[in-house]
Amino acid sequence: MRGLSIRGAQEEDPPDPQLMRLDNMLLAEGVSGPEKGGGSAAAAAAAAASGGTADNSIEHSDYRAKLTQIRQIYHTELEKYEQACNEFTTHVMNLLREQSRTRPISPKEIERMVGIIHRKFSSIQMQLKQSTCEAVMILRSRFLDARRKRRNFSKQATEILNEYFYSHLSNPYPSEEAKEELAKKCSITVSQVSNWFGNKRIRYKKNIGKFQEEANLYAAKTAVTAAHAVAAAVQNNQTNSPTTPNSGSSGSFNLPNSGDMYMNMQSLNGDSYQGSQVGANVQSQVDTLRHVINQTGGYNDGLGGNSLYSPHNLNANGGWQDATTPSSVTSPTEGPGSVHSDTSN
DNA sequence: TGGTATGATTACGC
DNA sequence: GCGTAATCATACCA
Repeated sequence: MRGLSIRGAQEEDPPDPQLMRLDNMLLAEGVSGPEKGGGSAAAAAAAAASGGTADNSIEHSDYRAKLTQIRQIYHTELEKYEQACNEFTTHVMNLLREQSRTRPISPKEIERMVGIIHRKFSSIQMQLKQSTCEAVMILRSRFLDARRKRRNFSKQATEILNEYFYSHLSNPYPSEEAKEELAKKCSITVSQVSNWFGNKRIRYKKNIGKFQEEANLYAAKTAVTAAHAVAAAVQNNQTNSPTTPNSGSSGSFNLPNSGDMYMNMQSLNGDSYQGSQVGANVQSQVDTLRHVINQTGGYNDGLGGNSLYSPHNLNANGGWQDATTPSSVTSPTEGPGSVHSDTSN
């Protein structure tokens, strides 16, 4: 019996801070307390810490499964200990009862014995809690370590990001709202969107030639949808109104599939960026592209030689902002060095 | 299996 | 806090 005396045996009735810590952690991790999807909150937290995404659902489920396992083991062990504690207590009580035939045993003595037994078992319980916490920590660290185990984004996500990038090549700095929107669309996190744009800008700048084809491809894509929109708009104009609302600099530049191919520009860029400049910018691109499309009926020739998207927006330093600020294009955000001030807080 | 692509991290500047 | 640049680590592909 004395061998069982481990640390924790010194604990008295007042709640032991260490035990409280363990309890809190187990509760927070969803190991103890009411079952709530096997600690999905903890999984989410870990996922957030790892920049996790919906793509991480595999890891999530893996994490959850392991956590559930831990939880189950913890509860069965806990139950076992409680049962053993009760059994042992009754066993000791029986012994004492038997002994009471031969010698007088005071209730105080019985109480003391029960107290000792309970303390022993609670120290064992504490050990159980401790090792459970350790298991959770290990699981968690393993889960977090896996953050470098990257997974490529889905094709669709990459497409969405590329489309945004190339259609905003003059200023590929999505605002916070745009990032959020893109993140939602791509089922990734905002920080992943930021990472993606960071990587993309750098890699594009470093090797524009390599990306030319890709740029053209997306430009052509834009053009196709834009052309459709233009055609629709033209048709609309012919049937509806003799005026030309889209020719000027009005904010109602009606190219829903070009300027805001993926989402509404207003919702993306917040406020100031949907007006004439975007319209003009997109319009010029559309004109070029329409020409190319007319020429080829496809994209082949027109794309190779003709740079639909030339690196003209990059300045000598490789920055984007100089190319955009002077006249034709003002940015939704401001470009490197001064980010997101338009959507500022 | 080696080269390339790509997402994430880090260091640094503003 | 965001951006760039360099780098790491892994996925992907011929």
